[in-house]
Amino acid sequence: MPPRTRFAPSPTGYLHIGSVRTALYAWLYARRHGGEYILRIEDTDRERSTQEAVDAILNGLDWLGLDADEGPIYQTQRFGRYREVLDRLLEQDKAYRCYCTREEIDAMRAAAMDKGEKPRYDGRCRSGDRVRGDVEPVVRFKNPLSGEVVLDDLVKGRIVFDNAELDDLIIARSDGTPTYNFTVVVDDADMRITHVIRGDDHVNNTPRQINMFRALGVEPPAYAHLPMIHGPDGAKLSKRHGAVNVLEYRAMGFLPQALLNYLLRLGWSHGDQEIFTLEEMQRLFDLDKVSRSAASFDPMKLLWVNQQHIQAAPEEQLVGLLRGQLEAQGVDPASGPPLELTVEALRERSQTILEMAEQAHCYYEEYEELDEKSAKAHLRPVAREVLVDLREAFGALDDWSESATQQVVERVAEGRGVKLGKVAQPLRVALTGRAASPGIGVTLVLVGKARTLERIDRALRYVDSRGQ
RNA sequence: GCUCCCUUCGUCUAGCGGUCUAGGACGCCGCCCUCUCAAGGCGGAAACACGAGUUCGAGUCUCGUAGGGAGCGCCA
Repeated sequence: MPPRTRFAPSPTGYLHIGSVRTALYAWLYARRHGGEYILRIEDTDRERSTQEAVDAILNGLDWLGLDADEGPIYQTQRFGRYREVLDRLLEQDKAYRCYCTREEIDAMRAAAMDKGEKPRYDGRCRSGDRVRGDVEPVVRFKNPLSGEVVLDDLVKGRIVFDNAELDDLIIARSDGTPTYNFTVVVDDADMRITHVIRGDDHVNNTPRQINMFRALGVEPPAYAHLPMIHGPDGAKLSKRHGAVNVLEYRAMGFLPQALLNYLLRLGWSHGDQEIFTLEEMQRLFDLDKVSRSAASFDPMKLLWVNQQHIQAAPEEQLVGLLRGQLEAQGVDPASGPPLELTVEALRERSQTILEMAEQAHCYYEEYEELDEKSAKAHLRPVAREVLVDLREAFGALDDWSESATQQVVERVAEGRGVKLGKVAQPLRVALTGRAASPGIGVTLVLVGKARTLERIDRALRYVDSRGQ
């Protein structure tokens, strides 16, 4: 039977980087085994769920290419169904109304803590004889009082829970709306989910959910609980550690396949392989290689993975991304060399598309000012005659190709009896405003003849002004 | 406090009783290449949390200790 997995975020904020890994694993597992992956929006908390959050989640998943076979399914659309199941449970005496007030519950918890026990509901309404009219009751699930629940987790192995440790959890609020632990069971059952892949902050909920499946007469799915992702300092991953919102990674110029690759490797391995194509991820992923311990998010390695993918990405993808990034920065991509050229020149020296765009600026518009350190080091009075030679030779050059321009630079160096670096570096600073760029021939092509001449003049003015 | 989980270089990890003087990757350091920056190549420093036990033999199995994490909501 092909597996059916699901990703079930609650729309109370942006799409978190940790959630994305969960989604990725669920998606990959379905793809790997020829199954289906379903997206379900868990919006039963109407106080906190927002449309903006739903959009952010949808946009994020769309950007990453984690396409769902079914959904998005909204839980708020299924209230009728939950009501139906709830009534059935009530009729079958597998759930009951609880008339305890919040004050009573609080006192109960405090007392349990005092006795050194786990704070839990003591089941005082379980027998159904505390009915009263002045309190809108909640509905609680009748958890078995004894015995144990065995969870054979696909990543953590066997975990045994004692039913005596579990209390009767609320499955419907006093306003009648269902709660998470109930809707998740009804949905996973109705949607015939075979593998629940989720964060391991849910392990402690699992035994109660399994009990509910049994109460419903449905075989529980298999579970795979993924360890958490921590920040570089080992603490819970938060904004302090950089972006946790996936959409920010798009803005920062990360490739979706790179982010996926990094997240995939954070907690899963395939021998020594670090870089995976989308195709390889789908072919190679499986739950048995998922690590059991929490991992720390390392932004430096993400950068490296992104760079690897930039080097491997199809040119069209990079051109599209660079165009978008330049436009976002107010630079007109049409006012310089073809983007293909720029991409090929910069892809090996860019860790992000944002970085690539910053390096590309000077090929599309005048650079603001010379980098001070670079100018001081290379635009010295001794460079003057070299720049003059270059100005003259370039002015007479018609074949503005990489090889032809490169030859001009070499000839000037020979003519003056200096090393290539003594010519290329001042020229590079003149052309780009800084001391680092692609090879000098490529840089000349990117800048173009007209701008080259202008910028050499500009550099000469700088040298002169400096000499005084 | 109670329940559950986790523990190999700083970080991600390989390791599924002998092949481990513990391998790879990021980062770091050095060298090479070189017109700069990258990329690439070569080399280096860097780890089995601790203690018992099982076994001829333990990073690998068991138990304890320590440390870390999660959960204990009319949140999901």
